[in-house]
Amino acid sequence: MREMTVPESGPKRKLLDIAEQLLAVKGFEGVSVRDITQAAKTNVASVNYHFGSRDGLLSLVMHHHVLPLNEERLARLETIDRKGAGKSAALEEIIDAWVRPLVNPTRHSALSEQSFHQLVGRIFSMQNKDLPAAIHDSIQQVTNRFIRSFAKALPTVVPEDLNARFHFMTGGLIHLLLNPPSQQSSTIEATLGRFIRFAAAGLREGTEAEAPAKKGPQATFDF
Amino acid sequence: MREMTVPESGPKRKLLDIAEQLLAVKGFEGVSVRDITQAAKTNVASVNYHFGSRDGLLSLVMHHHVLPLNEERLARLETIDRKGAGKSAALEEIIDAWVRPLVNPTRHSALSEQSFHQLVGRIFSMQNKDLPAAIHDSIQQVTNRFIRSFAKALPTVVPEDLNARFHFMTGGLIHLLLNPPSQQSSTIEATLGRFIRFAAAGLREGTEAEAPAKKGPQATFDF
DNA sequence: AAATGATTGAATCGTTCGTTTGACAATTCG
DNA sequence: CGAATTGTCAAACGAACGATTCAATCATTT
Repeated sequence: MREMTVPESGPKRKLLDIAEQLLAVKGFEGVSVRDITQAAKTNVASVNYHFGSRDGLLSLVMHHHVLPLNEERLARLETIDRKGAGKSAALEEIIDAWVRPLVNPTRHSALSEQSFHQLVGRIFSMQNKDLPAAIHDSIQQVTNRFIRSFAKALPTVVPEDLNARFHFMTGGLIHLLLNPPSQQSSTIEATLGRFIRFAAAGLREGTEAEAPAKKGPQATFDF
Repeated sequence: MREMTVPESGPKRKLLDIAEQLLAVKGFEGVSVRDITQAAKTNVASVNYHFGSRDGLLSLVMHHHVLPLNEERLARLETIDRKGAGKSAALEEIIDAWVRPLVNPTRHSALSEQSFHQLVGRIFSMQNKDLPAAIHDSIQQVTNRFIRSFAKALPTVVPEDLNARFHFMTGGLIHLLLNPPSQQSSTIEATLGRFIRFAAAGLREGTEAEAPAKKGPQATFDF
């Protein structure tokens, strides 16, 4: 039967890797079929031959990143939920599950860390209308799942506030991915910790003394 | 002496207004000279005749927005500083001065509120290399001025933390401008208030009685 | 060796892009 | 008035784009 997977090597794989790299550097509208085929040292027709069209190739690249990222996000969230079964999860842990998969490169790409951040930032900053419907739906589903968890961890924050704060946080994350701090100024991990603390404080705003003292032991997190 | 200003009416003014509108809707790379001239009911050559080039026109549009916005930001900041002379300004007031000029449309454009937000969001989300140097420098200058004020208002936050938090906040602002909440769900003013409270809590993190020293999962290398 | 299917290389199509040109009208000014 | 400047317009330029075609080539299987 027809095999939709991509071989470990060969021209098809090369086109995907090159397209991935160029998409990260030049953006969706900035990369042309000729850019890709020249860098891959193939002919212009190869993209249309292997992927049907330019959009087919670029969509495939985005799928290859977004779907694993969404799975990773959900997996981490479920781990947290399972661990603190019944109890609502610690806010910082939920934020970590939301952010870290986009910051720690997956094994699904051969990109440098910086290019990975750029690519992921570009994808998640796209307006919904510019994203393939399947990708958009996948993201939306994971987003809703996380909002539910945040609501559980922040029961005193009304939905309207929570939704707004969640989007503020996500905007900060995207901006962080697209404008990485100079590497010599800070390690990624330190920046990630700063972001989580920033977002947690923002999400918690107004809930009691803003100190997590009320919810029992809470002895879990270090940044 | 020669006057570089643009007349109140006439084809030059019309091209600027149309370009402004299209730039907001379609983005820098999405708007063509033919789009502009067709909408303005002139001929293709008029852009190059009046503005030298496409970039000349679009840069002028950006200048016309960014410079007044920067002035407004600084003016509000100085007002705050003067009012609480000696005392460090209230954090929420500094954030307000940073955010509100980008949310409340200036008199310098005839754009709808939504288009104004899109345009400003697009400009301020541009990478430095894509912005005209003059605009970039102007923004950088104002940014540094604000960071100094934030540092004064948050003396216990070390510069590295403060800088990171400032960029998280700004990322949230840009994301807010580019992805406006549906109008029926919330008024602009309510969203602005939510943002300011969110950002203030994030910027303040750790400066109050709360001292969340915690240890955590830290599952860094799972692949 | 012959057959088969995958892949290439080269040429070309139709479009769109920013910019340029040169003819023409309108306005300004000596 | 007439010459000079200023503005407008249709037309065209050269380049780049995504896509398509088709014979030639390569690798693998029969």
